Amino acid sequence: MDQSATRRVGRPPGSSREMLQEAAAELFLEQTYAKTTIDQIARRAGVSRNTFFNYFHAKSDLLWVEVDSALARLPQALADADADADADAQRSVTGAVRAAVLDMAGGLDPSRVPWALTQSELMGTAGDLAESALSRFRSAASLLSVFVARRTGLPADDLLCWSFTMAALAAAAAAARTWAGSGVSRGTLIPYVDTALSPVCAGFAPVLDRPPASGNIEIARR
Amino acid sequence: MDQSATRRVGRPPGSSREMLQEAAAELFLEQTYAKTTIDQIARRAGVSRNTFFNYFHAKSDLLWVEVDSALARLPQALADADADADADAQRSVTGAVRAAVLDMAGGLDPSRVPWALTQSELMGTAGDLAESALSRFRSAASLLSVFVARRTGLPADDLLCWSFTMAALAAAAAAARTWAGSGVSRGTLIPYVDTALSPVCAGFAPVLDRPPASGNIEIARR
DNA sequence: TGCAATTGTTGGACGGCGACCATAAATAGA
DNA sequence: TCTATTTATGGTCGCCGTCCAACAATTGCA
Repeated sequence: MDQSATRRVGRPPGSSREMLQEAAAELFLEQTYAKTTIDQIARRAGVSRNTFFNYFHAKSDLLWVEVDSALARLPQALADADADADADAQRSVTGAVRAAVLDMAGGLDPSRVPWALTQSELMGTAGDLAESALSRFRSAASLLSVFVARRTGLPADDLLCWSFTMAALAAAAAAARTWAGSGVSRGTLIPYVDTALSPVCAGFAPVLDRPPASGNIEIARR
Repeated sequence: MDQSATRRVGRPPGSSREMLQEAAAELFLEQTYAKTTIDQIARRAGVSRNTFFNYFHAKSDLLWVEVDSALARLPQALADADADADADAQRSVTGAVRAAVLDMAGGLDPSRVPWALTQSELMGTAGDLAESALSRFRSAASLLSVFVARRTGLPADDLLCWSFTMAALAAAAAAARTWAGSGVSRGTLIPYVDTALSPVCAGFAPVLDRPPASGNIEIARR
């Protein structure tokens, strides 16, 4: 698991990853994302086209570097929510999800807005942009839904679990969209996500949260 | 506007569209969607590859024919909701959206489940499948959001409008997913969408619906 | 009957993405 | 020095979606 210091065998990697990101950022500004080819990015970064695929699975990954690092916090945020729940048993499921998503939102730097959000506004549907977006949405949704299912005791494929997690993430995505569109005066993402997500949690709380003061562990099968 | 009977100039089209749909359906069953090429579909339908693009903009359009016809009902459903609202002034915005989305759900035949829903379950991320899915989501969301904005008086790009519409559609999508996965015993989509959508509407009702019994038309700017 | 206009169909070619494979370079340890 | 391991590179492949220049079929008009 520990592969931080020791792991110096084989050819050392070049400084390619950052070079590729910088080159891509320049090209996305000069021309748009759609009319930027992988060849151009790799050539400007001084590496081969195939080397690009050693660092990014697809061209669209370059749009989501900030989002991916924020999404990486989700498992830990959920684990923290679990720990808090152990100490504070009456914490609700919807509240835990809300806290985790807000924690995720805190991982986005207001000065480093992901390319995915700016470029999607600029040009309607950039093809693989949509695909990559839904890919992130899916992974986050599957993580959240298993958390919700375990907390509520509902089966993993229950309709309420899925509708809640997808609605919550969709609201968060809408918040991120308007946040990215709010010029330079935008602050943190957190208040945006908060106002978008709170109604969703409030709506699902009556049907998902177990009665707080009751020791009855029975789960209401819909 | 009336182009039903008269309009026979030029070479008449072949029976290609249905042939292409049938050929695609066969091939999607034999092999999956991902490993079916446009060449195969066109060849089995007896037409050329380019003819395929005369009837469908992309290969993924074949997955959404049923969904597209259901989505086509959305503008009319929203207009009906407006008409109902004129007669029944205290009808809420969230209620109108709920009615429109349920009307849309009624347009899906339980015996003709869209390929998009079955194939997406089968294989994780089929690439352009995700793209096409988000495309549908976007068009529906933009329609719904302008409706919500007009009804509430909020600006068109207001965060609450967008978060509500996206959350509602995400819940509906989750419902369609589990509906498609519920074997042959599934009935109509409507109850699925109802249980998934109701909490979302309930959560946003306090912040979107104008106070019913009050003559005060002022809109609360967030 | 012949001629244009319109519309559908076809072939060919192109650029681009992403996957694959074999091979060369660079480094650590034996 | 040799070997194992990891990164970098070149080349090829199938496919998608776009474009263009023809060709075919039908209608309307002269």
